[in-house]
Amino acid sequence: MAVTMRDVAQHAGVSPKTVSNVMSGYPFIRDETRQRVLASIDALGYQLNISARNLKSGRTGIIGLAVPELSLPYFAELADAVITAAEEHGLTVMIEQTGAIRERELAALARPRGHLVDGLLFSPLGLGPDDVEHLHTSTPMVLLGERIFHGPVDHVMIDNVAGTRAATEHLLELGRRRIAVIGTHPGELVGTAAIRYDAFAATLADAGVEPIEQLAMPAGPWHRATGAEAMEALIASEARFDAVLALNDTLALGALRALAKHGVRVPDDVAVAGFDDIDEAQYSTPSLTTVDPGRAQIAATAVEILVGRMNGDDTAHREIVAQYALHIRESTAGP
Amino acid sequence: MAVTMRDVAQHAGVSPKTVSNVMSGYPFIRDETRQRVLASIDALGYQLNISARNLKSGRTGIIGLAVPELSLPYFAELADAVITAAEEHGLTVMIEQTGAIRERELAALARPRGHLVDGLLFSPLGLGPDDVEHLHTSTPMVLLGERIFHGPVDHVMIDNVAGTRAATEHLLELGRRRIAVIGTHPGELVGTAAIRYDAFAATLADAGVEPIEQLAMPAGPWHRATGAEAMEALIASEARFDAVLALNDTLALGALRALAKHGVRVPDDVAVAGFDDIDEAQYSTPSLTTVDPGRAQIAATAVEILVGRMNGDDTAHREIVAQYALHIRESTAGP
DNA sequence: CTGAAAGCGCTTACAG
DNA sequence: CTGAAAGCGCTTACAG
Repeated sequence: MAVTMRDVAQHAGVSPKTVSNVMSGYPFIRDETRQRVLASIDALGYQLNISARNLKSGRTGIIGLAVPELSLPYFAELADAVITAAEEHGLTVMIEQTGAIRERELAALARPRGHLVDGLLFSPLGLGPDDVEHLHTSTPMVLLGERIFHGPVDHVMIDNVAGTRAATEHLLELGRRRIAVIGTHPGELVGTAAIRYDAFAATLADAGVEPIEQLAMPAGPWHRATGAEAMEALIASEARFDAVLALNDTLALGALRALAKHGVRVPDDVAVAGFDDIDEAQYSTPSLTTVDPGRAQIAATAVEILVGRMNGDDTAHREIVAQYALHIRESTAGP
Repeated sequence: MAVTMRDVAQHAGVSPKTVSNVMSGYPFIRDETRQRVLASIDALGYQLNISARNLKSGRTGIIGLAVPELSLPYFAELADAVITAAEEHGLTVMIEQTGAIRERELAALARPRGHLVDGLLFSPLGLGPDDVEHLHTSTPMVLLGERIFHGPVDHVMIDNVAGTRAATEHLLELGRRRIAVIGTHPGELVGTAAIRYDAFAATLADAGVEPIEQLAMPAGPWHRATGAEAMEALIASEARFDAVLALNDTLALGALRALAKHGVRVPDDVAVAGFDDIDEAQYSTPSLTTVDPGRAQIAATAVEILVGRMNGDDTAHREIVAQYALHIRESTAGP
């Protein structure tokens, strides 16, 4: 069997408790004792058994991250940022893919990995406001990014409204008035799609511009493929448009592809803007104007709040909005 | 405290052992008993404690996946595939980012997550052949993708040689003779960069074409940014070239960007091919000719072999090469 | 600063 | 098909 604390204790000539103290960084140990224990740990190749610690202490040092899918660059980059932020707190991350499916999201909430995670970062896409009751989890949880419940939970949010507004105003300033939107979810009242579309419409209204209904193109999952399909449909409809606001970058990149295929010049004929600022947006041709939602800040803040909750912080629930930034690139401004 | 097996047993009027039998799917239980237990589990909201099970049984149902970084689309898409494949075996995946740094890769091997993972899928980039000794891990392990040790381990490999050869032959068939390569790692003798470059050079040699030394462009990490920089350097060198083989897709996409910036026409002036077939390759402008390494097959096969090892399979170590496919797109063939 | 005892919630033999 | 006992490897009070 594996080396246990007992073995280390024997080897070092101390009690198991002392080894435990060394492992957990308990400060009041004579330095000589600590050195002796560390030497024994090294000599025997001892490795703490997390399950045993967890069973007794109720802690694993693991946090869960539930996202729709890692194939979506936004979530892959978010996961990277979360893992990095968690590491700084000595925490490991366990990722769960929900596919943005309501049942799977509920499952992620209901069974926190067999008591295996100390806390959960949760990026819900499939849940609706009626699911608020399910948010009363036993494990601490922080909601990420998008959909807003006004429930008893901490949120670290993208500034969807201001970010979308900035992108829309940018298109208006270029003189564009017939702006298509790609990625709407008709019928959905909450959720990113609705929030961003409403912010878009409100910005237009403020500028005295009428939104054009035929230019709102639905797209279920926000992939490149669906973005391309939506743009194909828009082009086929023969509706006139001089700009596109894609509700995220992958949609925008799919749309750019379809526009290029049909020989539509970007930004001369049609200006295109996205949302997310994934790495890819800097390298597409043309490069993509987009809203940086502050991914690194979101990850770091969320982990920090979660760690606080795990340590018993029971102050009022917080709603933090990350700082966005509009990056203007060739798809609206030209080379 | 949380509900335990004992509580469920009491509620159902059976012994804890019977509850345990139900939880683990032990078949010889009277159906009526099972129903009663399941009802109690439901009524009490019981949730098995994985740590306790692990402590006794030595199993967690978790496998580790060590990759360089999730921000690289290839690894994000691989992780997605691995998570999906693991799910089919009832396994959860814990991802570790190594940053392709040797020390971190060694750490991932040395401490298998505090006895928390039953097996490890490992995609090494930083290790060299001298590190073979470190592969003797106590937990079962399968190596993914790239660098080949002839050590005592299972491998599921990309067909780097045949894939690169196919891409190179395609460029030669187009009549290109001055083929640049982006992403070399000079001095490295093993590893993906070396394998792919050597396959490229061998293919040229077979065709009686001399490789041109000045056209081999180094790039450390295979990001879009480094691909763009390498291409900028190549253009600045004023060397003549009529094709580019990028050693992966992100490099190719960065290179495409730099070519577009300088007004070089692809594929008319320069044909470009990559490797990996990430989703993005279908949607870039121009779309990217690339080698599909068989990601889904790699993930499924690796998980399958790992599960076998976890179940005590101790037959000879296997080296499996996934089926590649060359996808010809606009970056070499035009619209 | 360090030790001896108890117990976290399961599963593994062993009976029956 | 089901039960009673032991123990996995830690940490948590409690002493000293």
